[in-house]
Amino acid sequence: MKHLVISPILAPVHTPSRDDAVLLALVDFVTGEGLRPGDRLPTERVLAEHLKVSRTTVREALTRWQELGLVERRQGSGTYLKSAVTRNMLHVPLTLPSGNDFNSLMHTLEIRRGLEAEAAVLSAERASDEDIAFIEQKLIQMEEAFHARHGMSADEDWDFHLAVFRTSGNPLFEQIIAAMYEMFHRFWEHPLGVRDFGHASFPYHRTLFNAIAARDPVAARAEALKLIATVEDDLRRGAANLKKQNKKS
Amino acid sequence: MKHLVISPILAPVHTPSRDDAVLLALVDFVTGEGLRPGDRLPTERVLAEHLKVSRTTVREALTRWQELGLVERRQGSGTYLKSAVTRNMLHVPLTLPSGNDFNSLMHTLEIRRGLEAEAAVLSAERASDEDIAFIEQKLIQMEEAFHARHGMSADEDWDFHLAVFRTSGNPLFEQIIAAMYEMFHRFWEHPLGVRDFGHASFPYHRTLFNAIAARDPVAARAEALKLIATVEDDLRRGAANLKKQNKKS
DNA sequence: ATTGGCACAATGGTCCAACCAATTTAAGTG
DNA sequence: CACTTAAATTGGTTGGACCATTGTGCCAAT
Repeated sequence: MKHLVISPILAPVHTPSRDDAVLLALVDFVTGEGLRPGDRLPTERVLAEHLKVSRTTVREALTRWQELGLVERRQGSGTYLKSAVTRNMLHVPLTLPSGNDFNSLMHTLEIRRGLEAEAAVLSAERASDEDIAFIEQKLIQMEEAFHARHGMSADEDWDFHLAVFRTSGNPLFEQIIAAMYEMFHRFWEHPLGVRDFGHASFPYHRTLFNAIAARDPVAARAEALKLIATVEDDLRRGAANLKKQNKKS
Repeated sequence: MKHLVISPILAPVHTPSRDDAVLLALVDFVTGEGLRPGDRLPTERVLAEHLKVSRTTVREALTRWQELGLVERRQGSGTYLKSAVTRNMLHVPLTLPSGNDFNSLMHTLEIRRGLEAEAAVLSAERASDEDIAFIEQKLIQMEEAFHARHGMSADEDWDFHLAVFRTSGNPLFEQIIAAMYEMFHRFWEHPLGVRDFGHASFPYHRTLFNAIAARDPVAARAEALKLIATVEDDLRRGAANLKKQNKKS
């Protein structure tokens, strides 16, 4: 018996698994209730009872949300919303190979080079006056921290870059570069033994800000590239030091 | 009563959960056994018995891997490896609000713009003769597919770009842009109703290849940007069409 | 009034045993 | 050999129980 030719319009039947149904109901609940990040969700037992599914199923669904970073579970306390959730939200997990060798660290910088430059361009094109004031505030905080401790402060430095990404109007920049940043600082606070890592990048933060404030995309791109270039130089210098030490021993 | 100022060195303690232990053991098993994507993992019951944990715990761990796209579960058949897994892997769930509208699609292209240009530069700087022959092979396959069906073929097009990323010497490009690509094509094959999407980008594939083959990073960057620009134009055209249709109805 | 200790309830984490549903495999049947 | 059918396999779900951690309120000591 031959199969009939079926119109290709017929797509695979959408068989929503039980977890998906739970998650969908939970989205509606969160939006309907107007829950915001930090708020507590109903307990697993309550959810299971109301949704007429077993607690195990609820747990599997929440485990998925946890893996996506949408929710955080604290034993003895409850389950808390970690990020805003709406129905039309696309989640794509990104898995990156990481390492602490010179090449892997340089790879993260190559990604940053492309993305930070692009983000600077977009920020210069789109930033509102309030956005620019916001970036300047972060810049000043970073500069104050720099003078106070005579060196780069990782937190304030990151806050400044974050401000630029946020004003680019594209949330993906922040998420991807945050991953690069984490890979870079995952193992060492002083990568490869360089103590004043990032020191040379300091002046370019202000020049980058000036370019963005002047709504000059070309200049913003150039300054962002200079900034990354100094970090790459630091990294190469650290690799050279490491090589020298190995030769001695 | 005022709180004392605590040294910022104090970080939350690391409490490894049971799932993590299972996942770690599973990583070692996969690498030790040399399993490759497509291979079948042991059944949940077997894993539970060997790891001395309950099947529930194994299931929670596998659910997490499934959410990350590392593994695929088929009821009645088994659990299959979907992607290579190693110990040093960083998982970043990317979240893009409102997946199908014009702005979200454009956001993925903004990321591609920065990264494809950078990858083209690196490829032009580093590609060996064999690499260039490999890219050319993919280019020819794409061109043949184009002429055969009088339009862009998504698979061959992607293979060509993939070849460029791989010869850039940085595996991060492939991973990140693949995520952008998936976000873009998740819902519709013909974004926003544009039927010959990507048609205009065709000639720039060869000009990009020529620049890389000539070891000209500057030209390679320029051609990559032109290529993305045509896709962005297609997208804008699609958005305009959509707007017109909405006005009519 | 503040602090510290304590018991108790609430909540997520784990376990077990059974059954359901889809798939695969093998036996049976013409 | 082709097809059907039954059984075994495997992931999906359920209910109930218990453990580990956290939050809360009470109470005594200071």
